[in-house]
Amino acid sequence: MPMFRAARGTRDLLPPERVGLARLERIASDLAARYGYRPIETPLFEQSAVFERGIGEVTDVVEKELFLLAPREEDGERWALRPEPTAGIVRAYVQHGMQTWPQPVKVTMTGSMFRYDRPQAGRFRQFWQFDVEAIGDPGPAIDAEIIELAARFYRDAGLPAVTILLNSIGDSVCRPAYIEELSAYYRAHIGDLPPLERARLERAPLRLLDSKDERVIALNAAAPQITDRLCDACAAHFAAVRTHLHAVGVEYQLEPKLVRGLDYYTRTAFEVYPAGATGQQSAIGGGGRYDGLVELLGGRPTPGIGFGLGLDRVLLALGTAGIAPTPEPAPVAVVVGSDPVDTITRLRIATELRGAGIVARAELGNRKLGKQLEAAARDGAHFAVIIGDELADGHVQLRDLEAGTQRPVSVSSLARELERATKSHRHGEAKQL
RNA sequence: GUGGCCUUAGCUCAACCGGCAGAGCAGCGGAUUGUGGUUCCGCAGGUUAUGGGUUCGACCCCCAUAGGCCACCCCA
Repeated sequence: MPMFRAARGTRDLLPPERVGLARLERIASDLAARYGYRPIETPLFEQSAVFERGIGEVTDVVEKELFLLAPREEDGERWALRPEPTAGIVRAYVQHGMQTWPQPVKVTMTGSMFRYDRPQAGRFRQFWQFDVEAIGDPGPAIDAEIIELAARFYRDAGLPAVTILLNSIGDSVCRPAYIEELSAYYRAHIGDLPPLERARLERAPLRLLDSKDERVIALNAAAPQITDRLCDACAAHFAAVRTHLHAVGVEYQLEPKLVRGLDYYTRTAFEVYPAGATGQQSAIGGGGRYDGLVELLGGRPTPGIGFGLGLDRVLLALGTAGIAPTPEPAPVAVVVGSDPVDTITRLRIATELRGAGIVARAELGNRKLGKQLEAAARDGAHFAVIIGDELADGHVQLRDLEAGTQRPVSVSSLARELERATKSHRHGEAKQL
């Protein structure tokens, strides 16, 4: 057993996996830029009150999943690693007076989030999320734009089919009355509720809607639905979101039982699942409107909407869908030399090639030539530069590792020759496809 | 946080009823020292997750701990 190992719920992303994540990060940042979202970065941790106030004291995320940091001083501030990006970004919006910026403020952030759950496949204590937030626009067009952005991300990432679940969960005008009506409904059938669900009824009645208990599912068939109880303003907003979504060709599925785990959501709420499976820890994205959050964190009343997606889970979904990650670009040249000690020449030539923009990996060990070529071939290199006796009159061998042919090339023209060879090599590949 | 299943080499897995821990892959080296992915040979890699217990004897049975996984909870 190793003396140390990565902490529970965390893991090392080794090169193949990290490369996949980097690819998703690139897709995400390209996408966000095209929609006019600019990068922002908030600290990995905040005063825990930011999350407690923002996300809600009685949510699972705050109650049992907050990754708390022990204060060093007796009366020190209480900190927590961020479990989601929105609260921190809204805190920054308020702190820096972004309400004086042109509205809406559209920002994007990609990075690690932390939740102190019990780990499982696809559920980690540290995970990677891509997030966009548009603060200062009441919608509904921006709601549709963000959902369309979300849909496009999965397409760009190569995930063929995803299911977007959409709902409106009302606002402070209509939701309290709905919750009251829903609670009353459950109380009227309290005899049919298992003890666990009875306890939840008092604390988070909305949660009963997505219960997996069969008796509750049966009850839910006749339960009042939020979408039938929206106030006029919320109903009009919801209808308009859907009209806009239709206009930009985004397909979605209405899910009146969709409730989100964070208190700050209002009106538009949505979640994304890989085609087929829903439930468990398979959600690969989610978001919604949070019109009260800015005020809650000390700012002026300001509407906002955001979307976050789990890059880990997208990677996982790509894997289970059997979609191969794009291969790493092959190095075009590996410098090998028969002289076991002439690392100076190898380094010099490799440096020169890299300066010319060529991917060059130098063999700096003293393995014999055969081993070096073997390693280069296995590495997927297309060409090898062989340094040998010809160096005396300024030449090296340029070997095509796939064709198995080689010819002497002067060191001074090596970069040029390689560039030309690489180009024709790519043409050859294109023809093969 | 609750319940259950699992843990043997870097990876995937063997090892009869409790009786000497093995293979494939990956890694490294060699096959008469300037030419490669195949092939052949070899080397290295283990306190059987960790700590206790039972036993003449434990990879195997029992307990605890850690980690992983599944379900719940909940989300990304």
